[in-house]
Amino acid sequence: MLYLSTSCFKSDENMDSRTKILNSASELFLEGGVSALSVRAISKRAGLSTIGIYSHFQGKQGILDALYIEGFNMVYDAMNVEVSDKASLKLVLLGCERYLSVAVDNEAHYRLIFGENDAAYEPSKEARDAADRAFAKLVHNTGDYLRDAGLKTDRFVAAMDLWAIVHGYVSISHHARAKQDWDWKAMALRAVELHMRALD
Amino acid sequence: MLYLSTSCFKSDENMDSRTKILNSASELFLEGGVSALSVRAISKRAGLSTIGIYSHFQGKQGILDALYIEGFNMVYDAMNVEVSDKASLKLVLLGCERYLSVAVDNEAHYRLIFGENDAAYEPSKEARDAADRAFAKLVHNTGDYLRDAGLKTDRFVAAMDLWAIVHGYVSISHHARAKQDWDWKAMALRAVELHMRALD
DNA sequence: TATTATCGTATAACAGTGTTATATTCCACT
DNA sequence: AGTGGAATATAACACTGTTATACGATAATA
Repeated sequence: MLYLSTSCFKSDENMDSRTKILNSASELFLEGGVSALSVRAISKRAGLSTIGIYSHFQGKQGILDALYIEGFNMVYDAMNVEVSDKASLKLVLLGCERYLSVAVDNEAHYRLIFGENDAAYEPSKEARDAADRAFAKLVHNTGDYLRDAGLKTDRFVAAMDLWAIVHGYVSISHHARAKQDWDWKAMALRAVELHMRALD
Repeated sequence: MLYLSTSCFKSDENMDSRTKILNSASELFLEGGVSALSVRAISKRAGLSTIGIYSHFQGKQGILDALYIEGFNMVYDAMNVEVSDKASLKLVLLGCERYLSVAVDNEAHYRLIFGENDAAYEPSKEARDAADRAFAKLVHNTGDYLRDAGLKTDRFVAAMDLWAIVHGYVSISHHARAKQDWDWKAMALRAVELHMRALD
């Protein structure tokens, strides 16, 4: 512990610039989406030189990776709910509702993790792992429901249906032609429940 | 007719450069998606100067607009099917199947029209109209089915469910983490049929 | 303690992007 | 033939991501 503390402190000193950069990136990202994320803008707001983004991260790829992971972790956390009730449909629906909240409240993150970004960006292994973790969580939740309800539909298939509906609604609501005054969350949740009850 | 022919010919002469640009843009777009679409690359392939893209189109925005409209027109055409059979579910399913084919065969167009592109692009009024036309077609088809089946679900709601499922599957299949060897079309069609039959 | 090495940082540059101001060519019409 | 106007080319501007070089401070070593 104490042996490591020195090197930890050294890491923390470096972290200072690291977190400064990451915070600046997050702010710009939330303000103006991925198009507002330029290396110079990030470094300017962080009060550092552009080179810091290449020493602390792997350039812009590293910044996008960090935000990508953050986004998928939010999706994971949204679905990582425990319900005392034994009826697992509630678990699934609550997970979807929280998923939808994340997508609405963090539109920039959501757009980033679902490919609506700079075409040059390719998620790293760590980022892909975060994505897989989130999907595995959804499959797990769905599997619980199917088992409790005594349904024989494959849980991967059911989970894909679920994700397609929820993500489909989110993606359409993000589209330029989407009516802004619709209650997309309610629409999506109704569709999910209808679909879940139709499984056999 | 003949009166217009002269101006038409003049238009055609202009069209030469216009179509040359558009063809070059389409080629590059199909080859490498939106990231391969640079003003200089387009003009180079067209054998013209960059300025032509600003005189014939409104810069890159105009190029993207043309491809956006092309994309939504393909979606519209996909759903614009006539079925002799009175059972309109076939109409809906066939429309979805053709929609899915368009999305699979023209991934670049599909990504463009659904926001997975350069964040700077904002579709023009003409482009937005093309999008609205496609959605209206889907609502129309869905409405036919609901009427024939004697269902009282709102046709906008049903159409949104339909679109969310189909687009959701397409979007997920385009995602970096999507398994490449899955039959996404079959998955989506099964989900659509299941969902349609669950409506009341 | 003095020196060396290393790491983080800044400056400046390179190659690319969309866009546009200026200049030039070319063609149609009077 | 000459003039007007449209299409084009050249070059530049402001921006992007990235990197080579140089500088400085801090840590480890002789």
